[in-house]
Amino acid sequence: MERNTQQRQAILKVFERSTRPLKIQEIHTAAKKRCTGIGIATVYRNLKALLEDGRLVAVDMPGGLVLYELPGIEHHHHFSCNSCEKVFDVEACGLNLQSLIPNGFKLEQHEILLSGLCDSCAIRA
Amino acid sequence: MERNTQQRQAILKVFERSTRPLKIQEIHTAAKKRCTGIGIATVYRNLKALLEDGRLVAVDMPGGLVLYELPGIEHHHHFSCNSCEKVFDVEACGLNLQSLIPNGFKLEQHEILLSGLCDSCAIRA
DNA sequence: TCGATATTGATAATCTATTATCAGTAAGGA
DNA sequence: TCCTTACTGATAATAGATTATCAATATCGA
Repeated sequence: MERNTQQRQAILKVFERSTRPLKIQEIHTAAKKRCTGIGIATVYRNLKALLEDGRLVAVDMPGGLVLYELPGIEHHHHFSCNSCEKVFDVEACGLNLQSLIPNGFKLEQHEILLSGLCDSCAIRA
Repeated sequence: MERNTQQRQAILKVFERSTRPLKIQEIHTAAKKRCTGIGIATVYRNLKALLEDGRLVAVDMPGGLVLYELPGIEHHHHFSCNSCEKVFDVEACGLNLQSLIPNGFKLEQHEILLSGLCDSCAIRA
């Protein structure tokens, strides 16, 4: 039987308050503010369980970085800041990508990875 | 002074004959056909040197997979087959991606990752 | 052809991210 | 409140990819 622990509550709260996908370390750091002493292993364990339950989704970035965010957000893509390294959600594309691929290929999914400077970093540049 | 070894020649030939970006293991396997006994360390060493020389470019895929291809190909994107796992080059986009990002953000690069079934796998499905 | 040395093959070492272990703790039904 | 046991924190273990080591080899200028 699943228990509603302080640690799990803290982790879920982090996502509820976030407007962008987060990496493990960010989740751990933010969760510690609500639940001092929470261990990294607990973060890993809960993320895995929440993923399996479909209560979180993973975003695989180039380089092997894995980010997590709440599901249910409609189709969207990601923007990675080259300066602060944060990743942001950007709105859906309304693009005809099928036209790009060769004949005979079957398009099933697509992911658009934008990068550059986020608003905070662009101001400082 | 750089030497033109059989191993380096074999590795470069592999790329000249390939129409898609390759991963380390594929490069190693293909190079062995031209240079029996070539070691994986030699493949890593040469790829690193060729990258630094700008004679190859790296393609970072989600999940941490790194692929290599010859540079100079004009702006293009990638299609990953969900069945055979191979990655293919696809033609450039002529898309207005700037319109997707929030105000204040500065777009510098973009990568479009398509996935589905390649022609070979689509036929079998 | 000879010799200096860049390069190689085999594999040990390293690195980093994730998972397993295990004794102690705390959630929540009875 | 008590008791069962899911969960936790600390950290050891693991796994997979890349790099370092080092004696042996092969390149290529002289």
